[in-house]
Amino acid sequence: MIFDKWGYKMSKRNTKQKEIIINYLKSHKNIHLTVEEMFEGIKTNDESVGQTTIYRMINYLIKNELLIKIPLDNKQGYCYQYNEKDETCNNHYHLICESCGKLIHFESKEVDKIKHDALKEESFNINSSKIVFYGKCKKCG
Amino acid sequence: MIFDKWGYKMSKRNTKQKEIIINYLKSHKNIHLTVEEMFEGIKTNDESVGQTTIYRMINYLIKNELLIKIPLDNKQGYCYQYNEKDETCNNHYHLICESCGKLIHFESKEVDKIKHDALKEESFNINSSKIVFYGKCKKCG
DNA sequence: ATTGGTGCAAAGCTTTTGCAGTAGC
DNA sequence: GCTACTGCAAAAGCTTTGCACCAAT
Repeated sequence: MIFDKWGYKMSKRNTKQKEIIINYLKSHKNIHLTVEEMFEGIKTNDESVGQTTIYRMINYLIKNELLIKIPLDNKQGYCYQYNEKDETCNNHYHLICESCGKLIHFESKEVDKIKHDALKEESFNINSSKIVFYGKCKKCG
Repeated sequence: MIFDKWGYKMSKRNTKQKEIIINYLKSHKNIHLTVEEMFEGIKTNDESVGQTTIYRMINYLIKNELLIKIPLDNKQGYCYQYNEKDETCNNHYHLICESCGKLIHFESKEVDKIKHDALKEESFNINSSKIVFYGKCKKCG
């Protein structure tokens, strides 16, 4: 088995592009990212990485269980969530305003409790979550 | 609010095609189905339904929280899982096993607390929620 | 020097949309 | 009769692949 410098299997060479992508993801842990957001976020890092490479890295990281694919319900495509090993769950979720479309990221410890209950009552180990609340934001209230 | 004969909102007419699709799904509960499998399964029922209609029904059922979209990790596309609403859907969420696809319905008062926090901290009024946890069930551990 | 990795452009799939016809109410 | 629903074909959207070039070891 071959490991790269990040300790992930299946990669042989450590390239600039791979480093840029992993750095980007490391600074965007535990949040939902669309492929487009990755493109944009990485592009502004003044180094450019082709989208093919990003797609290839996504699949490589999914195989290595560092990236999780989450479906978007209202349209085709996915978002992805990066989390390093042993940081299996997060406490983050989304509030989406049905009027203006504003998306609010939100943290809560309640999610940890749900996670705990799931393990206790159903012996279920949660890796990732998709939690979206729809409603009205402050402004549109 | 308008309800169709299955009690789902947002549909006005009860067509033959819709009935065929829902009958098919009712006899394939809680398992993973690709769109292609649905096409094939429904086609062999000797009645034909266009793929556009199936796609439209899929999105309609997702909105009604009767169908859940699950990503395929090794290629693009999804599988879908049909499950009927339980009586109390306000504080309920889903656990989906990433290995075997088992879907577990779960109840929790924590969801109410999250709603309360969202209102308190962000002045956000939650109307509806979509909560799915992905992980490994007891058996697939 | 070898060959894995990259990036462009093209191909390949999957899903959505436009529109005319059909069928529920 | 009105208009929501259907289904074909076309369009759109997302992801993968072929291939020539580049760069890590």
